[in-house]
Amino acid sequence: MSIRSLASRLGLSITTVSRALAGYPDVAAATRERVQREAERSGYRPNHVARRLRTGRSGTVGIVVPSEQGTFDQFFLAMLGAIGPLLSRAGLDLVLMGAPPGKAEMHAYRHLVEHHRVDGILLARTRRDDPRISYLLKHGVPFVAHGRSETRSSFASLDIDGETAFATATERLLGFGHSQIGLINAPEQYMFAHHRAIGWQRALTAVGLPQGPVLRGEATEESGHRLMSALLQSERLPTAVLCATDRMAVGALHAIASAGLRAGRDVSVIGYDDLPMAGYTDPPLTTFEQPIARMAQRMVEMLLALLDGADPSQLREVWTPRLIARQSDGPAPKRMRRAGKRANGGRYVQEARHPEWSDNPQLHDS
Amino acid sequence: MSIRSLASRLGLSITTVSRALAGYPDVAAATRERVQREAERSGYRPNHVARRLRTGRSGTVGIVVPSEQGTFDQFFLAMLGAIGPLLSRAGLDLVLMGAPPGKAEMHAYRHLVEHHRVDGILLARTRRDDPRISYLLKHGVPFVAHGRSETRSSFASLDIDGETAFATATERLLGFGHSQIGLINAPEQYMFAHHRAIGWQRALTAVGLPQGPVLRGEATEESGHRLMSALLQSERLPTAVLCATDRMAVGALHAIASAGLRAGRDVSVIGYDDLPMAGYTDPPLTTFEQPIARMAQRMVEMLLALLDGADPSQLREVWTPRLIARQSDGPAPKRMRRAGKRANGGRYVQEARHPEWSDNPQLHDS
DNA sequence: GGCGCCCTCCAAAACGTTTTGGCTTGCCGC
DNA sequence: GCGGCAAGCCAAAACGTTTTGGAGGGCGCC
Repeated sequence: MSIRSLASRLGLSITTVSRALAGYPDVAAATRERVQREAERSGYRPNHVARRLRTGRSGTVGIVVPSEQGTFDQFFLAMLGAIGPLLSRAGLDLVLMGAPPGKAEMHAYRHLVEHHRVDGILLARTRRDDPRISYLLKHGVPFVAHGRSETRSSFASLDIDGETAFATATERLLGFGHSQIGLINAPEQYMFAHHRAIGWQRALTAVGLPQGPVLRGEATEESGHRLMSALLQSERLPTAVLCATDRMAVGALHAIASAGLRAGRDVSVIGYDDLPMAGYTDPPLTTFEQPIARMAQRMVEMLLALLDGADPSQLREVWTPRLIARQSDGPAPKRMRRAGKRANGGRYVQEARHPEWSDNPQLHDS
Repeated sequence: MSIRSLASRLGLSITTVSRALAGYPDVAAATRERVQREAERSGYRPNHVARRLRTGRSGTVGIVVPSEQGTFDQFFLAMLGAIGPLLSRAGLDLVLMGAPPGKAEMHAYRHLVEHHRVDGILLARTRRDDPRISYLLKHGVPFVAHGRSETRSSFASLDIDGETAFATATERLLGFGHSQIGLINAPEQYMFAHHRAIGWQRALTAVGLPQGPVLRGEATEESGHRLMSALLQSERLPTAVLCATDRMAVGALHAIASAGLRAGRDVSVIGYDDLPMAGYTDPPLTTFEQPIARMAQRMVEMLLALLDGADPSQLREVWTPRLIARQSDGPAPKRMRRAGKRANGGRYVQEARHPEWSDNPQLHDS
């Protein structure tokens, strides 16, 4: 069912049919009616490929998902699930490429842009120094990033203020009387991990405390487990730990439990992402919301604006994070252990914040 | 950089350049060399859209992900993450559409095929009566399904034998001395849920036991939690429960814990999917492997074969499941059963099935 | 009655490929 | 010297659209 056969069936020219369908004003109302009815009746569907060739726009947006073998970034994929429907509602297709971070990744981006496969690109998991961003900027490809970067030039982006998030989380723990607050971070080349580390640090120095211990690893349960175990055996066992992601937090909770300690009481844990299962860990995880649907929505809007010629530098948003309090954090253990149990109702005296804890022998037997 | 400018730059015809690049034998080796070098040098990339228009093949495969708002099917998305790279390695693009199950979903499929957007389709989460499948069959679109269906005609599919899986799981629990084995199932319109239910039932009737209680709900943590809670309060509390998915199992474990019972001891739980976090629940979840990467690999291979003209009815595989034993299941609680432990070699006496257990005070204080 | 204008429609070009069906040229064999 | 053949190249058509630049006719106005 090409436009040609439709036209001949109607005894009209291709031009007229095309214009009738596209709603141009230079076709008589009666004719348009007739064309539309026949198109409907015969199930005519314009061939998108031909249309694209002619118009020069591919009608698709691309996204490259980092696929380290075996393990896939849940957050990333959830985002994808939200983006897909939004784009198709806007009449755009989403083409997906997978590539392990690194060389193949850049290759995927080049593929997408140099083969004219996409009109625009969505990009996530920004890094501090992000070659993908410089590449896209250089080639003038419209794109919107989830997360900021340290590139000089500006680009459309949507981010959640991870720095404030982890500053807030740290203050919350300080309010609970913790004074030794560790950080289990994802690789800090990632902007989100970097920001979260900064927030944590900022909140600590604001009250004159030194940094607690910080450990880094992949954002997986396994890694969270391993790092937390290490922490539990080290001399620097903190009473609270911030985990850069929920997956790491899940591993950490498990490590705490298998060390015979009670998460949320002996050791507080706060995560980030509010994965569906975060409400079902033991204890349920205090964490930060990821308003995936809302972010996807906004990113798509931004991209559409960009494709419409909007100025990228006007399209930069940083949203404020929202903490979801559950039971994996709470008052610092009274005298560091021993007395155990609850402290004085959530308020803690100054001394509680002093860092002699690292000399505390009781911490070693964990 | 079109083929035209490349040709004129070389002083050759478009035809020759095209054929040189495509490796046809009717172009002199020297010329081919020259063309390739110049193409390389000038960064020529054939325009995919034009190529597609001409060849009539879109070079992409489509997949429609069911996107119930807010919550996304992790398994589905993980699959996607695995499929993407494989396809691009084969030179195919993956276009993704999202649609809530139901009317919009069919619309998405029609969009994909009627706009000539895709050469083939991957389809997951098959249902017992699956309109998507009949539609694709009717239109002769090559596709491979993850999961079987109850359609008359046959199509390319890859499935894991969920029936055997849950039969195995049930036998395992019987071997542990359980005789009241419940099922928390996903909606049984889904083929996978249906199969699992059958397996469970089969194993029970094989030893002459009646069905335990079966509850149904969405495959989410919340739903698993709710159903398990209901079960715990009902008169038909079983000592073991099969959950159709890990997400449901996570919810169930949580419900058990908050009822003051110990999962794996008071109530055994077995899930399905081996989500990354399954090793980190409390207790770690006994479940069935989902060899996502291997399945994705095979499905892509099948699709490629199909696009090459293979006969769909030759492409049907059912793999055998593999159980991953952890600690969420174990011997039936002692006095729950009286005769306890293993019975007479897999056979159970009638009395063991009587529901006096519900009078057991230990169960009520939950 | 002629001019110009609007309304409706259309032929043809263009998008960038691939492929069909040649056309030269040179060489070999007789 | 000529027919035949292979090697190497190419012009043009085709894929299905959109868009440009009109064409034709009717009508109002002077």
